[in-house]
Amino acid sequence: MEDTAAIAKPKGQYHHGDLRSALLRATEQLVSEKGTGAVSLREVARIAGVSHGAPAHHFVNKTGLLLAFAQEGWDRMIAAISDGIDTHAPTNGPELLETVGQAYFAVENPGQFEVMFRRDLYDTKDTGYVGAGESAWVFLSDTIQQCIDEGFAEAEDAEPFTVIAWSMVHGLAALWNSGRVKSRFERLEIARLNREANRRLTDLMFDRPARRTIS
Amino acid sequence: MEDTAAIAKPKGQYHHGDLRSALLRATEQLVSEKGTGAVSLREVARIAGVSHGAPAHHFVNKTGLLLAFAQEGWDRMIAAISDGIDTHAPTNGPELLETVGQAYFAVENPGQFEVMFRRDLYDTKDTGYVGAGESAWVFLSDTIQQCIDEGFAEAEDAEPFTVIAWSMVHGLAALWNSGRVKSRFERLEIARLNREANRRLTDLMFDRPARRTIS
DNA sequence: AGGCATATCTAGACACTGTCTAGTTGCAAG
DNA sequence: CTTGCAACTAGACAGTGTCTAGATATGCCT
Repeated sequence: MEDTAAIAKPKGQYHHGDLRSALLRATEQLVSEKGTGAVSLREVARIAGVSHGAPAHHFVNKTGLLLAFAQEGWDRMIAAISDGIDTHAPTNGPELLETVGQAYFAVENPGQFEVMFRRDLYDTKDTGYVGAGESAWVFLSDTIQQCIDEGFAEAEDAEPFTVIAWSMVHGLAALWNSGRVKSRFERLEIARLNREANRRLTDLMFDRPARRTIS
Repeated sequence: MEDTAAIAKPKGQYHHGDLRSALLRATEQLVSEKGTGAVSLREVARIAGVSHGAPAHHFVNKTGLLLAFAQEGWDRMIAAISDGIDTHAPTNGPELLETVGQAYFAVENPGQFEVMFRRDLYDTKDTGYVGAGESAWVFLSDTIQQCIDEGFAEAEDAEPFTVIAWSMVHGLAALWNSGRVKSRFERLEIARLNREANRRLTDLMFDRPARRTIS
């Protein structure tokens, strides 16, 4: 709650200073504490200590606010991918695929992850947003292609493997968020479950020495 | 739109006759035509030709209405699974798994599918609802176990394979609904894509003769 | 057949929402 | 200093979910 102090506009001032990011942080707070449905322009404005009409000036719409929030999530995921590459330093395609798969869970706020894939919340025709989702897909596609180039899989497998890999990781994340897997695997944190399933999948797809005994 | 005639209450009558299911059909219509966000108790009541307070009597809440709608979706999926088993007559575990995977797409209305996994829309602690989701999970679990019993996989693979299989199918459905895969595979209908990915996955997981050349 | 409890539905009110509009404040460049 | 423009306020409007009190029909019991 001490965050609110930083977000809220100081009394007596007319201009906020950095209202745009303050509203985004207020959105994040609401989403993580009370869920996506709890986000309202008026409540967000209230947290920022600003009149109810103010957000419209920065985001036009409620959809504009949520679009920006989703955009932020995609940026975080993409940043996490390149971070993961730096730290894990994968030496071949399959290892890179695992790294990418783990970065998929880097969006720590489940609500933000949800918003990223909720088409109904904003206009998906917005050019900037489509680009963000697109670049993640392209990266995955390229990774699979690299696996093929390195001889881990056959050329004809490119498309199905791309679909399978993405679907698996995304599905696990979605099921986790929906609480269905959670109840079954209470003691395993989601990251470990993802790592395990991810490794298994790449082992299945690509013919390479199983590392099951190492971990 | 001739459906509306059947849904709407005849003029001059005080009682609707079957308002509960009329409201559910109105919900389905709204969800498929204008999306999940377009569902409102008042609009649903309007379609059914009934006062705005009437739905509360059958569903208590808006969450109650959506819960019932989700429940309906689960019922359809479960029915589709047993239908699929009847028509495909799988002879072993892996084939059964494929059949189950295909039934996952039997919920033809993407909106209804979405509502089934949207925890935020209703109280997930409702006993009936949890049971419906649970039985689908149990069925999948049992299917994987059958594969193991038949020697297609090892005992220690039970959990990861269950997670992988469910995540893949669910993820594909979710990505399809979010429109991300759609733009890439415009010409392949989703059912075929699912069948292909599904078969590939079971081929990968279980050591059995590849049927790729047959299809 | 009569009467009565009860399920079904109506209609008004309330606080809340997103969006629109006109107006106010403050900053910054000419 | 003033003039233009961005940032923000404040009121209004239609729409929403939910709560009430009341009206209407149905079915059950005697």
